[in-house]
Amino acid sequence: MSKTAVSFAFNSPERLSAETAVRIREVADTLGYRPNPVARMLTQRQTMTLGVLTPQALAVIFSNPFFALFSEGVAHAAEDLGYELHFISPLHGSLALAMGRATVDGVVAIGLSADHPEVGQIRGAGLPMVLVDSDDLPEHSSVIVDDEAGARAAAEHVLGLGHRDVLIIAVEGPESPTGQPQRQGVTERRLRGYQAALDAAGISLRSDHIVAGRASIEGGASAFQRAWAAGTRPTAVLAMSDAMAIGAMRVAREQGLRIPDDMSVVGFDDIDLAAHVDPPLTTVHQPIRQKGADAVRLLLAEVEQREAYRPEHLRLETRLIVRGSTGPAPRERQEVTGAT
Amino acid sequence: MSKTAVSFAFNSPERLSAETAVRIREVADTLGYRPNPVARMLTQRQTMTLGVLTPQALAVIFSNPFFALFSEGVAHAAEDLGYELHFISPLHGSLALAMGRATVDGVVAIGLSADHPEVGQIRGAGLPMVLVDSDDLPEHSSVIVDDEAGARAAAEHVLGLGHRDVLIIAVEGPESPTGQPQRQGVTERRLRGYQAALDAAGISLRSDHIVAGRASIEGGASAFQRAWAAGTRPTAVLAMSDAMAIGAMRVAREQGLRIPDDMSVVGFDDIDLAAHVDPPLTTVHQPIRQKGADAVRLLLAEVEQREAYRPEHLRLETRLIVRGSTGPAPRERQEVTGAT
DNA sequence: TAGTGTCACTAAACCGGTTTTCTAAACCGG
DNA sequence: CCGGTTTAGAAAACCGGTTTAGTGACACTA
Repeated sequence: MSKTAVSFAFNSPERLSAETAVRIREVADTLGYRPNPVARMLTQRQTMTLGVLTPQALAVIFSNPFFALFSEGVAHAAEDLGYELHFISPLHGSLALAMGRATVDGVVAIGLSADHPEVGQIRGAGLPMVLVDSDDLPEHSSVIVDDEAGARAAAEHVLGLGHRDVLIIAVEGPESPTGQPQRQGVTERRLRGYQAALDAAGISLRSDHIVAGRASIEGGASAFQRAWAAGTRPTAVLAMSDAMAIGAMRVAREQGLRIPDDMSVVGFDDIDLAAHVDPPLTTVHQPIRQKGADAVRLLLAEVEQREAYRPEHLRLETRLIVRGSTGPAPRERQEVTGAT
Repeated sequence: MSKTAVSFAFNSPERLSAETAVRIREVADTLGYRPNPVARMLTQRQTMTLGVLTPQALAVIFSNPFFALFSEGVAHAAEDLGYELHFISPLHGSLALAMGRATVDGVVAIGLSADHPEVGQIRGAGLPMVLVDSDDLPEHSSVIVDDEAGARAAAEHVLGLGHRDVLIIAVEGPESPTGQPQRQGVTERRLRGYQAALDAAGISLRSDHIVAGRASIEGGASAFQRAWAAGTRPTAVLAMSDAMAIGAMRVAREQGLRIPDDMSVVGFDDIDLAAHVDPPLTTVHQPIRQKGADAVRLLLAEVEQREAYRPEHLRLETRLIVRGSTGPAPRERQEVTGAT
């Protein structure tokens, strides 16, 4: 048998007599022969796999429940469309290197900002790419949520409850090469939202009332711990992720604080867990799964059209979900703060 | 320039005069040329990527915090060793199909049991593979934990606290094709452990005191809900995953139960979250991250040696961590149960 | 009985690299 | 100034498939 015949048997059996096709497949089975997927990719010039690109190491990414939810959305859409999933994260410290090795038809990049040191090389690969949580690169499609409005709503909520002394727990930028705290992308937008509400209420935010850490329970715990150790005694905490909010609540409880009586806490994301902690977390909801699914949808539109593709920019809504972790500011603190 | 020279410039610059090598790379840069990774894979006959195979859909897998932790371990090890990560889950319902498409050097299969309908085809691919949470296939390396001992310790703990009426919340088998509840692998082993302790205490377990659901918070919630609706009123719950235990606690609280006063709950896994819920969850610790890392280590040993590789079977320890979700059986119930 | 289609399959080119083998020029000692 | 070694780069084979363009056998038509 010629290899042509074998190829036909697998891909277009109608071009062979039914009998031969069956026979070839039988022989293939007994020989344990499988067409080499790499060779197939090479000739077809498509891999049927999608990449998920993350500037941070996968190990840190996976410790963030937000990412699990996002991946759920991506995975669901990809599976539906018959695509495999490949995770791309820095290899030996270089995202571009990992990108160069990755055999994918397109990439969903999460949190990749325009000022990432390797963004040029990454784009140089010439792969279709859609940005999530960033819309810095207008020539690429993007999916973001209205972080600023969400953050503003969160801040207005606690302000409305009488809080005047607010601690913000930010997500630290993806590995700051200079050691400088980076305030870009999501972090920057949310900070703007908080700030806007504070400004409108005539409250100034001291710079030591912003701390940052990793977007995980541990990260939130240690960030709050740090602020506490430095003597910060806020009546309300605005955290940029639910995981961090939960970590902060834990530490607060260890310090003897009751939530929400002694201190209010607001998260961001509305991960599944948020409703199940005690007290249930007041937070800003964002449609995380949908972000993943939409990103895949946009990406595939580009992959399939290629030429003549016009980038699309989606902005999804956020909304405040009030649960049990926020309450009126404590009386005495309210007065004390008012007097200062 | 011949393509040979280009290839040398990228892979073995020492075979070219320094000057030419630099010049080629410069030209490549300005032209935006990148070596096609698929073609490279084809000739080198290795992909530098590892597969993570899951019998369930990725979307359900990612909703299980256990998996995030496991992936963390896998990702960490893979990144260290310079491998990319590719997730393999059923495509159009077929794992074998997805496996056939996947371009990987080896596979970490999580929860793949010998009786999976496609296990033959999966193994037929002839890829190095290590099994996690299953040691059914002796010719493949495996990493498991001592589920039975862990489960037994959990059961003995609540028994020692005087509980006599125990509800078990099991993880349902990976999509039972027949509709039958499958009790295999992890579920089976843990069940054996619970049973052994119960037997030793002379307590018989009614079959309606075992319910099953997905290994997620929601899965645990609905499983407990179902049991509760059926009139089951246990004084202790043994859940096969922390996520399920947390879900059950939520529902129990909604029913007005105080934990641990009215009912004790024990989980399994010891995910990060377990220590942070209220009350902190008593659970069986297993080294999840390490399972992932060990699996990768074993897999790479096989990938690199190929011939002359002898499968290795690791069994890691579990241990009971007593926290706040378990306490003495309620007095009256103890008596009532004793009288029945 | 030659001409024309159709059918079932094969030969050869190609995908985009790597690697082995080869060649031509530069170098070198005697 | 000549034969032998290096050296720099090129030619060609190969990886394992897909795809296009044949080819030979057979049946059908005129």
